[in-house]
Amino acid sequence: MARIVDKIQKKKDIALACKDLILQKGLHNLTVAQMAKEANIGKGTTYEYFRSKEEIVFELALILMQEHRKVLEAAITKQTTTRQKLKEFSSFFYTQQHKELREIYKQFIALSLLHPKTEMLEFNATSIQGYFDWFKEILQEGVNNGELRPEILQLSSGMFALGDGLFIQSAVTNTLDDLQQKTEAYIDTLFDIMEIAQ
Amino acid sequence: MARIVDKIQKKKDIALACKDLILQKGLHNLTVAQMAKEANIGKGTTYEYFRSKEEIVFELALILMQEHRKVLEAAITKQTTTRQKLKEFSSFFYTQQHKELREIYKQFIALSLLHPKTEMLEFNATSIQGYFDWFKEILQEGVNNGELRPEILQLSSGMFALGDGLFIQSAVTNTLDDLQQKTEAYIDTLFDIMEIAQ
Amino acid sequence: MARIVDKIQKKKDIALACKDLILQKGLHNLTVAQMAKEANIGKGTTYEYFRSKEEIVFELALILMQEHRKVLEAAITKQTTTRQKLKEFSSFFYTQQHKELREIYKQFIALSLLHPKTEMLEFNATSIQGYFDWFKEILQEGVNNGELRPEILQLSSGMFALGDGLFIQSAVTNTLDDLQQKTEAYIDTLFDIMEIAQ
Amino acid sequence: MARIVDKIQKKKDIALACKDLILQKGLHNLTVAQMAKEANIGKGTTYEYFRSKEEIVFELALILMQEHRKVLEAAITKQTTTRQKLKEFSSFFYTQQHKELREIYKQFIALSLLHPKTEMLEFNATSIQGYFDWFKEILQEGVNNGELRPEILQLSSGMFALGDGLFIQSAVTNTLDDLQQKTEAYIDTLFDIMEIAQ
DNA sequence: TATGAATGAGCATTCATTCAT
DNA sequence: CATGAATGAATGCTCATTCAT
Repeated sequence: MARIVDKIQKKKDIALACKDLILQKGLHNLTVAQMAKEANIGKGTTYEYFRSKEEIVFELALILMQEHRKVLEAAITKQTTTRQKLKEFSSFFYTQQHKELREIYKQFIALSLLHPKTEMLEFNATSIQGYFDWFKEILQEGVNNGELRPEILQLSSGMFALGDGLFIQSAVTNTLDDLQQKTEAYIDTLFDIMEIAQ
Repeated sequence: MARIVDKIQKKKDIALACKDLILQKGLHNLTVAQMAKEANIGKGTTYEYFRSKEEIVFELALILMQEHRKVLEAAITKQTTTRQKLKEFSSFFYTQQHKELREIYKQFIALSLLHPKTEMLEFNATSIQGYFDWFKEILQEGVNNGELRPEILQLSSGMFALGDGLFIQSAVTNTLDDLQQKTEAYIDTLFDIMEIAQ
Repeated sequence: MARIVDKIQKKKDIALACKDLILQKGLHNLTVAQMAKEANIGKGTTYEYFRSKEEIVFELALILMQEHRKVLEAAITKQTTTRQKLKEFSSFFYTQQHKELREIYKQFIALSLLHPKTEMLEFNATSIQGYFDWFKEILQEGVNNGELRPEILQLSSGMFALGDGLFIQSAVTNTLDDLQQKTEAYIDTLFDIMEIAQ
Repeated sequence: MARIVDKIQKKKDIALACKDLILQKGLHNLTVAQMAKEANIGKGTTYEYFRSKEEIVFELALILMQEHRKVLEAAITKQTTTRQKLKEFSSFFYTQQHKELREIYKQFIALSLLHPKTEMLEFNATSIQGYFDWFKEILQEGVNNGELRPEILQLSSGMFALGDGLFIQSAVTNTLDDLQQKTEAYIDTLFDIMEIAQ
């Protein structure tokens, strides 16, 4: 048992050791040799823990997502209105705090579009679904509270996708400037319409 | 004197000749040799018309976009309501008809995320901006007509991004099924709210 | 006849038009396209006048050598002592004035060592022999004058080669500094010994 | 643990394995693939031991120079007079025995003239300086012995360069025939003059 | 005579992965 | 468990030369 735990832990350690490198240079600009060196292990050892170079990013993404989830949960709990909760939720796409995970996310999207392998697509599907379920929960709560008109639930897919859309558009055009402004303006406008006067 | 060649036309011809290959295998899985062969020209000739391998896809994208634009313009003109116009506009993301351009678009996004080169980012920015301006025009008309509440203009960025967002999400999770349904549902819901009763 | 003369002249013109380009970048860093452009002719036209890219340098070398010969002859004639004449002769290897021809010479040596083609080797042999004959003549005169001990004639090959030797050594080690000083010191020392007191 | 390999020795082995190929065809006519095959290693392995294709020739030159140095030292020691020592020294330029190193030397000169890269120029400078220091030592000894007039030291640069000069001249004109005769005649003539009667 | 469109051989280097130790 | 030596597939681009016009 101990050995297995060790192995799991070491896998995490290796992925985490490569974090900065991956974030800075991007997986495709990295060699296994560099990553192994960064993690203070031999090149061959990498393959004792990961089946491929890409799997290291998977592991790292998993770790960062778990972290992000915790942080996000705490932050959202603190918010009282649904409007604020959604803004907090969307902050993933622009705050400095989530820059790292965002960078990984970009790499995931790119790799998934370029080499659509089942493994990765499933990973994405699960991750996105997880976030989406959460997103819907927040909206549902808002409706249940009497805070929002129920029609908003029909917009949930769209609202959820919007973050990705703005994010990708800004990434592929190198104009990340007003992402926050745009996102929040959208939420505000929509909520101004959809909120039920109390 | 030397042979006279319509360089501009030949450039198009070459790009078009490579279309199927690019759509099937993706630029990054293609060699210049393969493309040259497909276009029945020598490898070196490629570089008489394109400065780099990537430029071939640029040309192709340009051609397909111009085509798409024409088709879309015609289709949109036929629609009488803004709601229908926007649905037509969004059809890019799911109809069989635009599959080819969509495939190119995916490749552009992936490459831009992976190797953000100025050249490509600028190309993206111009293309996206062009479509966005058009999108806003349609909305503006709807407002001018007295068809829509003016607040909808504040949602334009978000609405425009939404298509991309849903598209990317479905692409990276391999679930393109209900893209049309989701998109149209969103538009319908929003318009039900934003339309001014006549 | 006129046509032939024209052709000869145009050949010279082309070579001369490429002079600066060849001297600056070296033949191997130049494309035929660049040279043709520089000479304001079509790429194909180059091959109406020269059988190969390398032949352009031949032509240029020939022109510059003829020029150099004239200049050198005039300069040597002005000198009264053999010692001074030889110094003048050697000046080819270091004065600013002959830099251009020297640059060509270097390229000739390199190409000859790398691709020893009969054509080029013969060209070299003729050129070098021409200069050597002249060199010996100068020495012979000095002996005939009673200025020098006749044994010096036995050193002629060596003395003549010395210039090349120092030149090459400095070129391949990037230390051209004291070439003049070294060369003149050698001549002075030797002449101090070999001159007959008058 | 991984295989243990004497990297230094293997580097030598690879360079030596390529010796004949390099001497026959010249570095610039060789592909890395050919050399790797000749050395019975994979193409990639080459780059485990050498940073570039050129570095292989550097290594080879170093090995041959060390060998040459030993042989030359032994041969020179056997000679009693400075005249004989210098003839032995000069034998590099014409004896069959040193043909291989001479071939490498030619390639070095050509490449240095054509693509003067710091790395190579420095290598040349060090090598040539090493031989020149040795050359001067021999002359100095001759002077110290009372064998030679001290003025000869002032001719050292020139005498040393002369070998190169004759060598290059013969190489670029394809007339290596009387190199030995010319060189020895020069030495004899000069020594007849510069030797102090005992 | 003049042109320039067309050509395709040629090549160093990188790097993920394997496997002998 | 750990290693790192060995591997070889994979590829965009240049450019001298030809030849149809």
